[in-house]
Amino acid sequence: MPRETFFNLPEDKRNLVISAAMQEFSRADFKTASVNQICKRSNIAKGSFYQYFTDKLDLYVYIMSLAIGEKIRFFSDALAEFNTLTLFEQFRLLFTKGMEFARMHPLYAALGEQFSKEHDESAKSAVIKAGNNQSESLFMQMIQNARIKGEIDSEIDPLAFILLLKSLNSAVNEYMLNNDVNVINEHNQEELFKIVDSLLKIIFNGISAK
Amino acid sequence: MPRETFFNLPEDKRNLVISAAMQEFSRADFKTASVNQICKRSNIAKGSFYQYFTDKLDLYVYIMSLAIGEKIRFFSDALAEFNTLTLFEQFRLLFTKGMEFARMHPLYAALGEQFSKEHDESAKSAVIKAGNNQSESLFMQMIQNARIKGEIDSEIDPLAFILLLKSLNSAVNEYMLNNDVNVINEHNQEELFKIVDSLLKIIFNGISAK
DNA sequence: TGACAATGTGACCACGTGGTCATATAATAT
DNA sequence: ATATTATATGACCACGTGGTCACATTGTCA
Repeated sequence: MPRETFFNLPEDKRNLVISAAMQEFSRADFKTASVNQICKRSNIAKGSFYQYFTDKLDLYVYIMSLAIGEKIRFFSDALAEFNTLTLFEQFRLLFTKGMEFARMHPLYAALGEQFSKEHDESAKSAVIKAGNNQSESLFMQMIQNARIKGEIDSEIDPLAFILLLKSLNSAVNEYMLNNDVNVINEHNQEELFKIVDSLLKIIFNGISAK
Repeated sequence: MPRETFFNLPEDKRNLVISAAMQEFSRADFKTASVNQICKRSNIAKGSFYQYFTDKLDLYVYIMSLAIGEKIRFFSDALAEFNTLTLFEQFRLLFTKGMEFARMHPLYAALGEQFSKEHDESAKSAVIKAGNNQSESLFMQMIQNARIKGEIDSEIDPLAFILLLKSLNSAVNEYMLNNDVNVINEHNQEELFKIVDSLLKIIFNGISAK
């Protein structure tokens, strides 16, 4: 965690540092990301940086925990009405919410995508320890519930299903990031929703001719 | 392409350089990968390296094209008998062949996985220009054929389907790399085949209760 | 005002990087 | 044996890195 000095900073300055760090960590992986660049971009001296944070990892974990928190807050509304929805609707909501999140917070989404590719094991485990892994358990819970309600075939391997969902989630994320999400328009949006529906249709009904 | 000097090298030495480069490029992305390390590991001087290759990118593209070539050669047998198989069997063969490839050539598989995460645009486009993109077009062809044969629902969006297959392929790859493929045993193998079958079953029949 | 603590600063360090080049060695041809 | 060409070498360069530290500046009490 950042030192007290950092939290004593005027809000503007603190946010500037956070924003610069997010830009940097969404641009490059942990090793490549540059403390010097973060300092330059937020107009603080190198020495100040190391007064706020013990080291680069300290900042990295902090930034990631901020992003995770934001995402959880963003999804919590959707999760509230989950009980009233079918599994199909639940996943549809989850995907569309995910797309909305990526559109509204492209920086956070880029951070997540960057993290999923992170090589540095110490950085990875430090972030995970700081609180993650909730998406997998959420998926698992959804599947269990749907099973009880008799919505899905009992022969489906839940692990395979989760593997499929996770890889899809990452693919959609990447797609959103590569096709500049900021210039998204109604036409793009329509198209994206169509793809999501197509995907979900495949997942629920399969591709076999009836 | 490497200079003539490189191809004049005795085979042992040349292979040592190639092997060292593959190790390095499978370990780290283009920017992080170290020419110094490659030199050390293959017992050649820095100066020699730059007599063999114009720069790091030159070596990178060469190594990747070797890996791509190896993979194509490996798959060509499977592709030959494609006409006699159903789409399900085709994909099953493709996945199992992919797993076999990753098991037999973990270094090549790691290179591919590393490349799929590559950030450096110049490195990426240089490799692609050197001949890639065949997997996507292969998938597309398979789907078209199956459509004609009436094996898949005509309402399936081929693009969504390909997105799904590509993300799955990458997920399986990653899974194989993380769970040390070298110590694979019959038990693991059995389990992997089961997961692949589960995945394909979902894709073909969907998860909905019948 | 003076004393003391908190915070800001950037020159500096050791290190690793990709790439260069003058020089040494080996191989070949005359 | 001599001249010429191909190859091997590692010290060296400029640069960017994460991190340190002696010192300057500011804020806060008495």
